[in-house]
Amino acid sequence: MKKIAVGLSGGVDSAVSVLLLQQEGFQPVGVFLRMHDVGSGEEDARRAAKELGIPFYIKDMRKDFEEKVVRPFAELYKKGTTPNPCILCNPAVKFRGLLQAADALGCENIATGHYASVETGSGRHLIRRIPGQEKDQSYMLYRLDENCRGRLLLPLGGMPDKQAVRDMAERNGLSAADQKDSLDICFLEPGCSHGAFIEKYTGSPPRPGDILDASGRILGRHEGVCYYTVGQRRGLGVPSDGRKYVAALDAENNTVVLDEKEALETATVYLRDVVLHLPLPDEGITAKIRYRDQDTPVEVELLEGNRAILHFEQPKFAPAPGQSAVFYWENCLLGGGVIERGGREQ
RNA sequence: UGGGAUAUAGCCAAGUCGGUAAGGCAACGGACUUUGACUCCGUCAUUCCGCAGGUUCGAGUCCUGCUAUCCCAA
Repeated sequence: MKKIAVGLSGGVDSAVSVLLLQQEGFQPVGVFLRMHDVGSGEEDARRAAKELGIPFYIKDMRKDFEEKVVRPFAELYKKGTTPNPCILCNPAVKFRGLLQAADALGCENIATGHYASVETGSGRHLIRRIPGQEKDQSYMLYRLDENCRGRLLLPLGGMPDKQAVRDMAERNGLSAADQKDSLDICFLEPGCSHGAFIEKYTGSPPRPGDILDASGRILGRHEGVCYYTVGQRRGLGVPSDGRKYVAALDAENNTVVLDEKEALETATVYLRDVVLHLPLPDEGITAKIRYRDQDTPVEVELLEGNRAILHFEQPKFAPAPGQSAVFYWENCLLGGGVIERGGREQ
């Protein structure tokens, strides 16, 4: 039987992934990656491994996680951008750790409980999203390199939906069956806002400043740029005749700029740190600019230095610097990049 | 201190011939969500409509006085 290292988080998804692999004839080995000390799910993972009857290992990734995820997360936020910690974490910590564990345990392959699938065969290994699957998580995986994708199996790719996963856990007597989905940033204490965390973590005092409108008029005060994100509406405390959204975060001048919804729509998005899993086809590309976004037709203009400009057919609302845009062709993930800014044609 | 106007929830604001307080924003709560957002749903003036009286079966809505603010004249 083929040994495979499976990342066990303590939740249903990874536990059911083990079940599916067992059915496929694999011999899964559970690996819990210890990222931080906040309600980490370690005991749940241990229990799941026991229920599944598989070996269980813990790999301490706290130092890496701190350096590659938490610190950059805080620093990027202070610059007025909106980083995505999961995307920082996956290639640099989670999957890297899992691969290391696999090597140490003599496993050729690794697996996680992400909702997506990996296409093999065509020489390259491509992440695919599951047609009709609402809970598509391919977005979070776009920064995994070819080597990692080549060793990766995503057993949940065959599941129709989350309910089917829960049902399967239920039928197999897994206590993770009715566990709540994880939400929020994993290393934040419940109830702790990312802004408060960043101030505490970096030891910098709160830096309130002005909230302005597009013409520079002062509308109110903000708590500190790191509490806000482009596209945000709630929590601004600014009364007006209609809804106002954060249009820009200016860390240098310590201001938050508000505007109408329409003013935040743009068909052009500038990217940096672009990665591609495949040469881009001439047409038929779609892209999304945030995790839960409908991908829409786009033209990708690749530039020097891993940069690119996205030209969407229809405007997108509030591309947030720091978030990622990813490209698809049909259901195949082609790659993606980090949003530098949205903007009008220039 | 002559004339005019306005005073309704945190902000803006509707309230017709007097009949028992629209709406928007904000706020709060929830749903959704393996990031941050967006979105959606719910709540939000019953010692009350600047204050004090009066008329009336009944007044935010009419009358009187007071106070405050704004505008125009000085």
